[in-house]
Amino acid sequence: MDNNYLADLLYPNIHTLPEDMEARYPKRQLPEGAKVTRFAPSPTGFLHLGNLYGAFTDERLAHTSGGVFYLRIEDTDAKRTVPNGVELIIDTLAKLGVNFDEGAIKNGEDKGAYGPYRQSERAEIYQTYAKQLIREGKAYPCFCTEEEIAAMREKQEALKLTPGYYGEYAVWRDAPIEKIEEKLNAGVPFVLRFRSEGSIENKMKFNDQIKGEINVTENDIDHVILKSDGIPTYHFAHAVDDHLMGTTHVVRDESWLSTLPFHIQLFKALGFKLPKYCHTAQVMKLDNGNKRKISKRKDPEFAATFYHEQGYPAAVTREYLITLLNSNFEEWRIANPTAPIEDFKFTTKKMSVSGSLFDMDKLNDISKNVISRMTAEEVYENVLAWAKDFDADFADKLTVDADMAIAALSIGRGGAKPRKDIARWNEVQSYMGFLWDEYFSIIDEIPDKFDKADIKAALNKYLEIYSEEDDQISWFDKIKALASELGYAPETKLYKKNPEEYKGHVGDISMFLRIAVTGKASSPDMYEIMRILGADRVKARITAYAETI
RNA sequence: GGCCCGUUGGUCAAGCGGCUAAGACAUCGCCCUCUCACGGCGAAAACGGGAGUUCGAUUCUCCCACGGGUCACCA
Repeated sequence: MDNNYLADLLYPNIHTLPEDMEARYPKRQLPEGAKVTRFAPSPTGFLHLGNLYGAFTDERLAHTSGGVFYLRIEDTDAKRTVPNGVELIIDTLAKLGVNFDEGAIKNGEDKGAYGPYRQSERAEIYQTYAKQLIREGKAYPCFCTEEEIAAMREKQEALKLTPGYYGEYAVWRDAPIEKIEEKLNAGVPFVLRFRSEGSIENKMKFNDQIKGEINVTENDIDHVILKSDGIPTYHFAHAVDDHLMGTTHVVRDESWLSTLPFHIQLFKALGFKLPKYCHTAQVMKLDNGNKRKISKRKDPEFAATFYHEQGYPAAVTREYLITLLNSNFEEWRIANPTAPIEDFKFTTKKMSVSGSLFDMDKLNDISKNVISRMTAEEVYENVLAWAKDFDADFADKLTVDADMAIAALSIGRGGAKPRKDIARWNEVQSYMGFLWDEYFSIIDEIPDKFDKADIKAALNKYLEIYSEEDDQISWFDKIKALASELGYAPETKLYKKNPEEYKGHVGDISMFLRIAVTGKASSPDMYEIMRILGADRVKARITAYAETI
């Protein structure tokens, strides 16, 4: 068969040659060791933790080596593409502190010399290489319908054979040109298949940057490389794009391991140099006691936007994912609590080979630490920004009473042992909502073991002795005196030594006041809170509460 | 089912032929303490199983079990 004739027959509108493409996309001039990586998602309108895991790896690999990190949009499947998918990807990553050097940007535009960066706009490029493969006898058209393929598959499964388009099942592999022309003239759509010369008898070793040495078997299936609409499948686009765009390191999750042999084959057939591969472990979730790869459909809590909605600071998601990514990050972070994350020496050598379960406790811990290092003003700005999107009423209150909010957020902040109350911005309202009369309510109750008369007496006497002028020491001395007067130990230690001598201790008296003033049995420093609330509101709350006893 | 990958405490994990098998989170106890949070001290908690190689295996090899992934004109 005349392959040149067939090539022109199939793709008559393609007049470019691989050489033209090579000239259009010259090799990148980068320093020795510089890595070129890409984040290549489908614009499905959803980014999950697994995507971020890969994106962070890509970003660190490129930027710690003086390389390039770019965004390529894999929108070859029109069915899965959503209108603002690209914008969502860019915005989400930008919020998390991940920025691209080149690639797709908003409004359908590109930045960089290796575009277009949307695969849907690269049809001519793919077809140029595909046409060359046809000329070389390495690809051929297949006119099977979906039904025929499905029937073939069923038959193979019934015979317990490996399903797929190969061997005797590759019915169009050696079809005569007349038959092809006949279908073509009848307007029957076709896909272009790669002519595999591989055999499953051939095993080989492959070195993955993360997994190390792995065993692979040659591919013997004639996979589709161009779909009937002339748009490539992932595999073909991967080979062509990563070659032309100069990708040195392909980071993707380990589910791609199974198609790696096919990719190796494609690169070879196209005469491309194989990039390094980094197959990452997957982030898992526990589902009914079983580990499972997280899924975009079933697990909304793994949407990248979920953490934003919950009010986790952007840096936290990144920090957490890097603890999963590089096992020595945590120790580095303990040694360098305030260093920018960029200073950490990221390496694929330290990447985990097995999938890890997402741990919300750990995320919360990291978040508390990150937030505890912020100034009150920073916390305020963050909470306000979050509330504007998710709690408008709280945002209004924060805006009106900014000074009060910042003062409250300052309690126990700074210094070597800062408070760590807040893990997410959506907790702040309940943490300090009592500052506003509209949010204030009595939530906790005083245990029944305390005598009602004592409680009432304590509250009323406190009203008499409370003075805004007191410093913290004299303020507390007054409470101690009050405790003694009512038969409560003025020191906790005294009570512990001889509990039978007292009705309770100064801590209990404080609790009465705390519940009256904040509505809760636990709160940050009471002295500070009373000062922030002001004498009038403190007294009003105590008076009101005393009446309910 | 075929093929591929994985398996150290509840979770994340160090380890890379000889260790009382790190550390972090979570849990529990004690201390500090007006509550809480912080902090300090401590406890409990692990090499999936079986062969082999070796003077010696968590570490190397094989088998098994279990877990995961993948078998599309989806990526």
